[in-house]
Amino acid sequence: MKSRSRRGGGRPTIADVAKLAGVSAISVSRALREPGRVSDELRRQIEAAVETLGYVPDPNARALASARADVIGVLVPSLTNNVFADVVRGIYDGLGDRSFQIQMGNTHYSGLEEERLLQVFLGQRPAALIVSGLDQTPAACKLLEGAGCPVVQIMEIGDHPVDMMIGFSHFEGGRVATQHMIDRGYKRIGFIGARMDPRSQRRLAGYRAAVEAAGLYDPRLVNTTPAPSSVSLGCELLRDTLARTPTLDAVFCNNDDLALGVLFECHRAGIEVPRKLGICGFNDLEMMHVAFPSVTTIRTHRYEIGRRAVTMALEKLSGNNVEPAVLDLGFELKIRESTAGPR
Amino acid sequence: MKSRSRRGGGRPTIADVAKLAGVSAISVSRALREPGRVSDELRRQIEAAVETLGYVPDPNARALASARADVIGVLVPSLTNNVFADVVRGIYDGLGDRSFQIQMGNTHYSGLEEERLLQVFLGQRPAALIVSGLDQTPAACKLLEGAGCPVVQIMEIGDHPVDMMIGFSHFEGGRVATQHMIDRGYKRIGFIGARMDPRSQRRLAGYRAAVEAAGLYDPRLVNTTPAPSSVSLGCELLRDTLARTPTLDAVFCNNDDLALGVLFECHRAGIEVPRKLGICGFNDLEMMHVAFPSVTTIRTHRYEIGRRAVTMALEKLSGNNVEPAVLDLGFELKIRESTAGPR
DNA sequence: GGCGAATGTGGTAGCGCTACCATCTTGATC
DNA sequence: GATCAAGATGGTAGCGCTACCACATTCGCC
Repeated sequence: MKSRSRRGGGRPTIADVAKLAGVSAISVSRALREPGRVSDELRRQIEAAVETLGYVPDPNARALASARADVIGVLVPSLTNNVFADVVRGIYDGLGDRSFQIQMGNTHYSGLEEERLLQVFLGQRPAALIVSGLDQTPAACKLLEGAGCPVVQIMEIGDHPVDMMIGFSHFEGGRVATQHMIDRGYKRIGFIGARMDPRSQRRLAGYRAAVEAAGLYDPRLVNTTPAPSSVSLGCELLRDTLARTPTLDAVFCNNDDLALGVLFECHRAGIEVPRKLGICGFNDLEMMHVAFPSVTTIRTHRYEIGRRAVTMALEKLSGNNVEPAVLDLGFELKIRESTAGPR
Repeated sequence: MKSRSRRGGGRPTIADVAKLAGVSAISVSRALREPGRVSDELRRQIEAAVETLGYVPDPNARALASARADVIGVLVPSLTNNVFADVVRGIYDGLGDRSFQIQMGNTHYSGLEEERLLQVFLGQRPAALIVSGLDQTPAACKLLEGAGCPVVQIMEIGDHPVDMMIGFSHFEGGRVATQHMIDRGYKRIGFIGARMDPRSQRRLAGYRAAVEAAGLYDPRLVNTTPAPSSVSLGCELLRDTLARTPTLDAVFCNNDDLALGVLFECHRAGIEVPRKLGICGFNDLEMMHVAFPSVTTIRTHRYEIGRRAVTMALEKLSGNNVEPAVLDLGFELKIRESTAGPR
């Protein structure tokens, strides 16, 4: 009665299971982690003992002994954002019933905060890391490279993954959306953007490439703010842009929140959509196809990005090579009523 | 050179810090956890050693030795939901710079899944637990009562908290919203609801109490579905309800997603809001006040619920008694254009 | 039939940290 | 000046698990 459960609170340990099953502790450990490596009989005995005792392995002891925690660290720039909510949902679903824990960190779009969180996360020796974007600071890159675990950069694609990457081209998304409005005959196509994180910047670059190629570029039509995105901000940005350039006949909105705000503002101001003003959003939130009029937008595969980021990481973790290391999930232009064309 | 960092990967340990600072390991441990209990000089020496070595405590070893992990388990019924996204944001912010980890679990509105996750979470001996609602299964209640850590039930209030509670009355919210529409002169007020989890049920009960008291109750005006809520579902439910009861002159929507769908459907069908149809939502998502027309709704303090749930838990964790154990954060009726009254 | 490989199992020794108790100092109290 | 309390520090012994190596057994193969 000396050593028995003095501090641990009396939960059954692996030693209790081993004693009951009449085997050694290490065999119990193996039977639980790699069932294929013990004999069927041993496994059955151990499973029975686990059942009767209600044994639950202690993840902390496991992590300490194996120097590796069953934790997947996830770094997102925002928790407010609908976009990342979908990604996170995909991540949880991608786990299936694998017994990993998600450890989420919110970088608030700050490289320094990302570094800090990365350091905290690495302190736990995570099984894998999922980070957003590809604009990590040099210090963060070093940390990721030395992480000693699979790393997946999500939401974007580029040529130099730290390890693996899954996402799509924001530049192309911006370009395709803008080109669509050009094709529909809009001439004075504006850009409305909030937050202007690196991905927003690349969408803007895509917009600019398209309007410049068509000879329609006018810097006065670009209206951005570092403020976080919201529907009401969409209203404000439209009012502001129209005040400066009343000839505006279409807007490419950096995301669907802004597009919705623009739509509401048009209703309020009596601006006819799509005849007087074309609207195109980005992301394809669920509501865009039932809005009135329905809103053209770029559908991005956010859920799928999260889900597959996890499966890629787990695949690599189990020793298999993951090809390709950079996975482009693309996007779809969803053409709807809001860009039917000017009068 | 035998025992030194054989498995640990070469990270500095508390022993390395102790050696460098010329003190014992336990003093380092104390200096880090309870700085007030060591002398200033000792603390300075240790801090310097920590700095030079870049020492980061191993949370797993700490959890194992102390039988308590710096983890707060959070159980939410959905990750898709805007409502819980705000709560989660509040939870993260409530943490401030306290070094706790959030461990999130998604119950998918299932009591059984909640039990399972609770068991997994308790396996880590969390520092605190935050769970949604007050309709836990009896087994889940047992687990919570025996958790040996602070427990906060969020989103709702009731008379029998497991430990602590923070939220508001959904019944009252439903009643007040409905009463408002009655006061504005609407006579055929419908209820549209999706998912119909316990909180939705109580909002419905509040609706019913109000219309019954006014002698306006008609079961044909209540249209609910177990399907998950969405904007497009709001469109469908309105169409369906109008087909069944064309005299409908107002709807109380179970949440803002549905309300937005109803609004869009009205635009599409040419139904004048608020004259032909009054609309009231629930939650006050950001977009509701800029929608056209702006939508009356019940503002709920979701962010604040998350934030204060954490502070309550941490307060109790540090030994202080938390009064009151049941905290009603209330709600606000935000009166806007969509319920200005019938013609 | 002997050899190495493959397979299954167990013993030992920690992983890095903290609970617990012991010890030592200091200052206050009578 | 002896006694005690309070505060500061250290030593020891694990927390529950797994890495590593050792050992036993079986099997295939020339």
